[in-house]
Amino acid sequence: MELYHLRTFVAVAEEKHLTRAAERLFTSQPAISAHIKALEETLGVTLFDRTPKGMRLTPVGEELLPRARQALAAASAVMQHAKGLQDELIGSVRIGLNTDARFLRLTALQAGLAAHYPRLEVAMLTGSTGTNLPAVRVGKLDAAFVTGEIDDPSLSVCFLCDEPLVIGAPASLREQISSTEVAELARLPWVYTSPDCSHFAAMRAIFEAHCCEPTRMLIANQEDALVEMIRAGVGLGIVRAGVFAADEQAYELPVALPSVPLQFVYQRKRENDPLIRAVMHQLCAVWEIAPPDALARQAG
Amino acid sequence: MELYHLRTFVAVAEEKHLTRAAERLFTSQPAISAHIKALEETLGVTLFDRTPKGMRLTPVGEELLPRARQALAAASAVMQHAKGLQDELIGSVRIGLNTDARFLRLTALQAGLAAHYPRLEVAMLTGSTGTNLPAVRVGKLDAAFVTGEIDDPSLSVCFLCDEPLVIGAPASLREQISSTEVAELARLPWVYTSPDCSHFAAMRAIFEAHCCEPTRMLIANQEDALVEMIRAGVGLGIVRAGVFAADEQAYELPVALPSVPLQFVYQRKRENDPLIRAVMHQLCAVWEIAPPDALARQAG
DNA sequence: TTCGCCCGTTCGGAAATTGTGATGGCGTCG
DNA sequence: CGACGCCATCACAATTTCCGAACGGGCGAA
Repeated sequence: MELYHLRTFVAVAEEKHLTRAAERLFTSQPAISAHIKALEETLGVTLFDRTPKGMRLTPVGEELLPRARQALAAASAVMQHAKGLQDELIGSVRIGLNTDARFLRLTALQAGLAAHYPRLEVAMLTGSTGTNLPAVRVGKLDAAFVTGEIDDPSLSVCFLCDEPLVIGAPASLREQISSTEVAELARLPWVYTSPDCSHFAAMRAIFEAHCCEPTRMLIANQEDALVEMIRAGVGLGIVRAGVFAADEQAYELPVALPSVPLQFVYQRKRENDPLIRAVMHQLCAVWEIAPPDALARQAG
Repeated sequence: MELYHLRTFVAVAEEKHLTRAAERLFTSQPAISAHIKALEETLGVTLFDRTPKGMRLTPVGEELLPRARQALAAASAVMQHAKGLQDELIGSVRIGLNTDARFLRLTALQAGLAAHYPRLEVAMLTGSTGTNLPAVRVGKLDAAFVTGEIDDPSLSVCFLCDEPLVIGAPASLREQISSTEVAELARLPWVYTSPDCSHFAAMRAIFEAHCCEPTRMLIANQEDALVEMIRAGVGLGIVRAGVFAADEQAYELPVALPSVPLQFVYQRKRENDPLIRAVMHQLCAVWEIAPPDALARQAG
């Protein structure tokens, strides 16, 4: 028994004529006849009395009709519910963070996602560039903010902005910093970041260029920890420009550092995943950038 | 969308493997794959995530699964309900009566039908042989009791018993009845039956044999009316033997009359109608006769 | 009564759908 | 790094479904 048997059953019961039911169902009358016959055989009952004027439901057919309608309605409910769901994202998305919420404009992103996809659970999970990248690769995260150049063909990368870096110094060390020569700065205590942080690469770049090695004091791979260490006077460190804008405990040294790009990454193979597309769409709106080709292709 | 799509959907969701679902459904894995693909296309949603380990429901699939189960259950309910109905008679049967209930053994018939077909509504409708026959022919009655020989090829006839007929006379006329000569009796007042009654034929037969015509006093085509008229002294009449067995107001004359057969008729073309078969089955049990060939063929 | 009409059934052949087995890509596990 | 398991795809075969035509029965009009 298939749904078309039931559809035909109901149509014939309502039209009371095979011919009219066939017209309603856009098929031929013998086809309808066969449907009814097959249904009657599988059910083992007689659904209609054949009269010269048409088809009349038997008492058994009368009793079965509402159930058939119910089955059709249930099937229709599946379709209808699917239609309602087909452009709606449900489930959850996990986004890895690598720095503070304001800089990443998280509230705007969250607002955009919540407005367009009210049933989507958004998880924004603290982390760092170094922890985010493998998490995205293995699927623990759907997407993540990272800094620095990414050279992984399995990942799609969306450039958001350049982060100018500066050397931050605690106010307590101001007197010991007589010049901004790298070689001299290297002799002071430094708060390191872990090697998987893009700031680490920037740091290495400048010191290697001057053939010197800074004094390691501490490693912090969480940005606010790094900032707090510097403000506490533990040592110098590389931070995003503006972090110490109106800070009394730390200040920025006027040393030219290369900037690193803030980027958003996700698995390239999920380029067309509606979830990724939706997140990217909102992200691009928040950052006022054009969506990548892969996104623009289909989405409005 | 058809039911097999939903069946496959549920099977795959439960087995989490196309291959295993294919085994469960006794088909091949590509077929299952095609079902899911087609269903996803018609619904416009992705139901499963394809992983190297198998199929995992997406949140959308998770949400649709219970509805699909519900639709399958509804379809299954149609089948199950039909199975329950397939040997059960529902609706109503209309049986025409032509004489009193006790003689027709109606209570036993009703009891048998009610016991075997509790949902069958039985209507036993008063009438006479003359009114019952055309009613059966045009379908106003499903079957009827009649008396007398029936010669209609469109009707099936089942013989039940012979009704011995007698001439009933009111006690008040006893003194005027000096002999049982037909010629003499004909001069007395008679309560006639209408021409469509088998008693009428019996009456005509005896008077024609003696070349005389009875005196008509009244016509009654309902048997109890006839009986009451005789008892009230209106005249003589032909009744079933035994009607006046212990009656003080009427008695039976010792005149030899031919007996007429009590029969049960229904449309021949409905010989295999389950309703007719059921009624005949019960009827034959009540009357302790062998069912006709057409009945014995299939029914137990 | 007979003719014409309407309706459902049946039949053979055509068309569409569905199913099958083999193949390939992809990822994982030993 | 090779073997295995899983799903997607393809060409082709089997089945089902569908269609047009012819048939038979019942009804109503002439």
